[in-house]
This record gives sequence, structure tokens and C-alpha cells, in this order.
Amino acid sequence: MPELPEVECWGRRVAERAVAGRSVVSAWAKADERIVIDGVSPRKLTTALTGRRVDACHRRGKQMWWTLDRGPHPLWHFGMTGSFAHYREPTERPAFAKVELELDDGSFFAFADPRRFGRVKLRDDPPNQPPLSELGPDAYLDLPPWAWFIQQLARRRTPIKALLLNQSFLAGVGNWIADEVCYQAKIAPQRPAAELNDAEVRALRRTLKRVVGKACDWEADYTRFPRTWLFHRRWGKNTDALTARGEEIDFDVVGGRTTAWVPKVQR
DNA sequence: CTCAGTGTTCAGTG
DNA sequence: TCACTGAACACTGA
Repeated sequence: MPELPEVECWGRRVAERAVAGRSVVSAWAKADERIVIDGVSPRKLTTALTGRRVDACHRRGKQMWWTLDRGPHPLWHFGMTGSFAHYREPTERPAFAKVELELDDGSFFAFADPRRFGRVKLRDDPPNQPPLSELGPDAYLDLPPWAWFIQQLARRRTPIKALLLNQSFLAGVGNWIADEVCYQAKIAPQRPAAELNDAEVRALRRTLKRVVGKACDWEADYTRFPRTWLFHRRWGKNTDALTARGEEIDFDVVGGRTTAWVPKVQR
């Protein structure tokens, strides 16, 4: 479930440890894959990467990009099921590998995706071109002050959950984080954003900071998330689902996504 | 066999 | 022009 913490921990940090400061000896990309779009053929991608040194690995929201010693620079998006892998032997290549790099220390780095929502793009100036330039502030690195939230929410009629999912508003929040934050902040997800009062907006902002911050501190290791988090109970749409405190969980569609929420707690 | 799903994009509506 | 909604995308696993 790649939302901001998963992309940060299983994506950017993994890539930084594996490839930052290293050079790409050879590159392979699966032919005829939609993973490589925007006019970037597998050939163009491998050409752009071969022989390059990776200077840094970045992330904003759920988008990642690498700065190479020479452009264009690759952008990576996990979609629903993408992942990175770093390994010593070609035999350890993950199933569904779409791109594989051989590095100058003899190791291998792969981008894999069992489905086809993951994407790799090439950009000359990533931060100043779409999709990065269209993103709102990063929910982890650049979480705006509560005054900004109050100002922004005041002119939005959309359900607060739908707004949290809007990447041009705030980058990185996905379905489970949106539900978790609404639950912990005690706000019903379908409430129009503009109807939240100042205290609720502040609670929302504070909760967002805590949930995203803790998830990243814990390396997006779900087993370390507190028992009381809705996260552990929200999967599977079980109509008998209860929170750790014994509260009934309802499932509705808000912002076009399945939404787990607790009517007894969220107003 | 059917169906829901972690995300994004795009056409269409008001 | 803008805010917003809902379908489509592709595939796996329950």
C-alpha cells in the first residue's frame, strides 16, 4: 500500500542506500510496457541511465526522482503495487521486474510492479516540470502550519477526506492515511472541508503530522503501528469490524474510495 | 467466477 | 476557468 511512508521507507531510503553515489553499469527495461510512458521507450530509459552516476534520491508525496550526473533524470511512481529491490545475484530478481540496473559495486537494483499502474518518466528538470510541479506541499517534509489549513479548507466544499486525497492540495496522503487521520482527529470523512471549525482543523493538522511522522519513524513497518490505529482493522470491509476499543466500523464510499470510519467517534 | 483494491488521470458536469 | 465526480486503467488474490 504505497502511500507516503511506504514510498519514503521502502522506496526513497532503499534507493538512497543502494544507488546514491554509485554508477549504472548497464540497464534493462521490459519491452512493451506502459510503465514507461510520455514518449519514453524502454530504449530511451536504458540509454538515459547507462553510465550515469546517481547523485541523490528524492521524494515528494508519492513521487520519487533521482538526480543523475547528467540529465534527463528518472522519476519513479509505485502506483498501487510497485516496489524496489536491491540484491547481489541476478537470480534474486523479483517477479514482475520492469527495470533492472547493474551497479558499479556488482549489485543489482530493480523496479518491479505486478500490475501496471507504476510509472517511470524522464525529466530534464524534475522539480519544475509535471508531475512534481503540480503537487501540493509534502505532508512529511513540508507540512504547512495550521493557519494555512484553515485558509485552504475555508474555500473547499469537497468532503474533507477527498481533499486529503487530492495530491495537488497536499502530497502523499492516500486512502489509509486519510481514514486514519479522520478517525484519530474525530472528524467524519464526508464532512465538507469548509465546515470544519478551527479546533477541528488544528486537530486534523496535528494528527496528520503524528500519523505520517510515526509511520516514517517506524519504517512503515505495520507491526509497529499502535494497536489502537484504525489501520489494523480497516482491511477486508468486514461488516462486523470493531476498533481496538470495541467501536463499530462502517464502510462507505467517500471521495470515490472505500472509507472506513467510526460514526460513534467521528463527527 | 466475481469482485474489491493500496493510485492517478481524464472526460464530463455544474 | 475552476472545483469536483466518477469511470477507466490492469492485475492479483480472496
